[in-house]
Amino acid sequence: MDLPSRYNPNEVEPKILARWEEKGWVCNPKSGKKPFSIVIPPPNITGRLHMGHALNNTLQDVVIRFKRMDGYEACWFPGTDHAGIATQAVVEMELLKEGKTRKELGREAFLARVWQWKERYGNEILTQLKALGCSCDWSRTRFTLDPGLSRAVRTAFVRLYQEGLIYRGEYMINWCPRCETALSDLEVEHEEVQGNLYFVRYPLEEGGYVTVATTRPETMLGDTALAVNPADERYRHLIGKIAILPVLGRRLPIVAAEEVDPEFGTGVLKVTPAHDPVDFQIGQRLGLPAVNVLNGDGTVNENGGPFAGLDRFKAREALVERLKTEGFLEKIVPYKHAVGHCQRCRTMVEPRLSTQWFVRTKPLAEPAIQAVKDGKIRFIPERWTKVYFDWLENIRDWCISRQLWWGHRIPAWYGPDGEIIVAMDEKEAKRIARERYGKDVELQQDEDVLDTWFSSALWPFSVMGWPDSTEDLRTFYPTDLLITGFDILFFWVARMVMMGLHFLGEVPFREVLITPLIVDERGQKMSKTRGNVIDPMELIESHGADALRFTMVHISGKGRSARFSRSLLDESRDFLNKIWNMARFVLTNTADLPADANLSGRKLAWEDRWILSRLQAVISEVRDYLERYAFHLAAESLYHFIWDELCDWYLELSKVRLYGDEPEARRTAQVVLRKVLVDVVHLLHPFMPFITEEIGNHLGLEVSRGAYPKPEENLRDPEAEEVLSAFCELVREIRAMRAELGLDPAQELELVVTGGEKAQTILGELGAGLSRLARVRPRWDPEGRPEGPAARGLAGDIPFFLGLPGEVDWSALRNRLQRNLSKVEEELSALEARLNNPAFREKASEEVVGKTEAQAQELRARRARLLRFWEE
RNA sequence: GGGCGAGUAGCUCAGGGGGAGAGCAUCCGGCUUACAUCCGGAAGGUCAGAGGUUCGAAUCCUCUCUCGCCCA
Repeated sequence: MDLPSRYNPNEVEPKILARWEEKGWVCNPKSGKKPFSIVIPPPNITGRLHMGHALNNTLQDVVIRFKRMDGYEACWFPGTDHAGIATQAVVEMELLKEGKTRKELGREAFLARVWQWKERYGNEILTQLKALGCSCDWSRTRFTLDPGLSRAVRTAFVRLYQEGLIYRGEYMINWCPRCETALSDLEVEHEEVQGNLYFVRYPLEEGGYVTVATTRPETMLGDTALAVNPADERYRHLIGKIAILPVLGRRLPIVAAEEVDPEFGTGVLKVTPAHDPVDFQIGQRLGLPAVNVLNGDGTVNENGGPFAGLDRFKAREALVERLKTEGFLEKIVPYKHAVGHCQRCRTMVEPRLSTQWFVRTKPLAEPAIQAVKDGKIRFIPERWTKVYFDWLENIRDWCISRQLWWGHRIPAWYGPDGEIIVAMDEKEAKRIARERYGKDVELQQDEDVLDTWFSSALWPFSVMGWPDSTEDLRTFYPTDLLITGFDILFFWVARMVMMGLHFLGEVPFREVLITPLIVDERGQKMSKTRGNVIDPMELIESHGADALRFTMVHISGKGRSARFSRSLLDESRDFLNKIWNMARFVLTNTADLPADANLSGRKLAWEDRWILSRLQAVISEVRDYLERYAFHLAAESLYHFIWDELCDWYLELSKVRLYGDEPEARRTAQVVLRKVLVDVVHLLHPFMPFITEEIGNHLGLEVSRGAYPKPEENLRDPEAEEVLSAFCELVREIRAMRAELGLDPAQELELVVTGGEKAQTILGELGAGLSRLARVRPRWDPEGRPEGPAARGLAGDIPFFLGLPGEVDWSALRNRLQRNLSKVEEELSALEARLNNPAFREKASEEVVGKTEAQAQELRARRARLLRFWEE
């Protein structure tokens, strides 16, 4: 066997990937195995893999591989999301470079262009997920605009409409003047900006004026009233009077409205029902006209008089200038306030009165709340439950229409009289129209498309073929687990719950694992503007997917954010290299071991019993952590076992027999080494699938389809653990003395151990190991001591003499002894203080008291020995 | 304004009622036939602060401070 001494993922990963690609991970709903399913949070077709995806999908793959190995029919449904606004924007940008606009192209040609783009680039992210090692069932890959999923969307829309849960109407919505579309509340991000508060005088018809404060003076053009709080003494006399809108001269009634905050500005509110949610509410109630003054692109429309055609911000300047010259402007005060921005393009959004489609969310939210209260869905970490409740309990109707072309076109048609017909398709719409009008009429389909999240909300069942009743649905719905980031808890998670419960009567998933957000090493969010974005593909190229995955798992235990750093990635790479070399050592040293060789009938050495016992403990620990989704703890447990126990101790000890001249003993070591290696690569596989598969190949195994190890209780061996722990302690003590005395680490020293039975065991059966690991010539002799100069030492409760090559720095030895002594005394006095407290003996559990007493006893013995050394 | 999270070694973090831990960095010593992406050794902490519960608190409770985030 010729294996390189450095693990090279670039050689191994593509090879393994090709093999997986060939065989696939196709699930069989009829296998009879217990099903376990996950749907992927579908990445955008515009996107490339980012660190969030890397984290999220690594964790999903860890779970799915674990479950698959543990005997489940584990199915991971992959796919992509059409991402309306984002994709349309990308293609529009491309057109712009060619000097074209989508409007020039026309709807059909433009859509053809987007599809073309999608075919070309839209699946790149899936290739990247494969490179990360994701073992999705790629044969089940779906796209939100696939015919099947589109039918699911239309079905959902039609049903909700028929049930009165979707309606169309003119309401205040958020408008992005750059994207030229309506947005839902969630797509608006509020940001503090430094603006101004403009104090404007509105003349009163009867003479005099009132002053109104506003942050958006240009909306004055749409004012249709002024309002004051009815409880506000200052203005009560004005109610019912008329004010005159500066510049335009419109007559504005002064009305009373509870909504007005007397503390804000002057306490007088200008009412602009077409451009502010509160004003809209007041306007609705009092029957005030709504005057829309903005075009879709954010310019002032014909209602803006002299300002028509100007962009909203230019119009603001011009209007303020005009107010100033005409004496209406009282003052301008700098003012910080939160302003809505388009999540997609950061443009300031405009509240705007507009006719849109909405989902009536309250009736859907209620069961979604109840399901979580009933424990049908569990959030991990649990604290997200509250966030989920808060949002659903205060939910507002969801604006689902978008003035875009790329997306699911709204399945609504309008008759000649404007009557709405909602149907699955045009044919059905025509049929309904014929019934309604008694003849064939011209129908006009709604121009708009649906919010992308509307289709995402159906994802957990649309990917399984809903509305048809499919084998997949029956087997894999509800899914078992959803792994996603908290940033889409409302956008996606809550909405899936609402839709799943509504359409299937069952939750879409039983558990939701919320992952932290990846931030850079300084703790800052990764963003293009900050320039601190790290491309995971670049990391895969430099360190391999396994190293990236292991790093992701390592940092995944954090609360809300997980700090990524390249040094952690280096650590993971080092660990992989360690594993590789461990495997290389085992493989080369067991090359002559028959494939069927096993433990039965073999006389195990202490170290065999120890490592096998420790292995069982690790197996059950790792299983337990995986079940609890505490991936980082599972990874840490494996890291520690492999590096600090298997490599540092067992491998070194095994060399005694491997390189020795007793064939049977050698064989036993080989068998144990191979068994441990086989279990270890299986344990590690979900975390680092490539390297473990590769090592498995050398063992003649297909690890990815193997069984996850289960603890073998008969291999647990507390006695061996105790012996080895004493052995290691002794080796460490000798090494430490050597280092502190500055002795040549290569020089063999004489060792006389004077302890009891345990010491005798260690000196006997583990003597060769002791000699190898501590570089000593050991001898057990309760009465003896080395000939020449020697130092006394104490390892646990085993006293020993270490022969010295000559005179040494005795003060170093004395210092060491002194240090050990004061440490013991410190610990002992703490324990004794506890034991001398009657309340402790009375109230602490018997077990704790007993343990404490035993510890104290041990320390007293240790102290006595050290004191004796001191005297000598 | 309401809520959430974090604060533990120089750095990054794990732990979450009963002996303060890891990795990196630092210092000392080593190319010992799996691995220098390595091996051996050492040093380093008032677990943010105050109070409380408890026989016992880094851990549970209350408050304060600092940082980050979400919602309004």
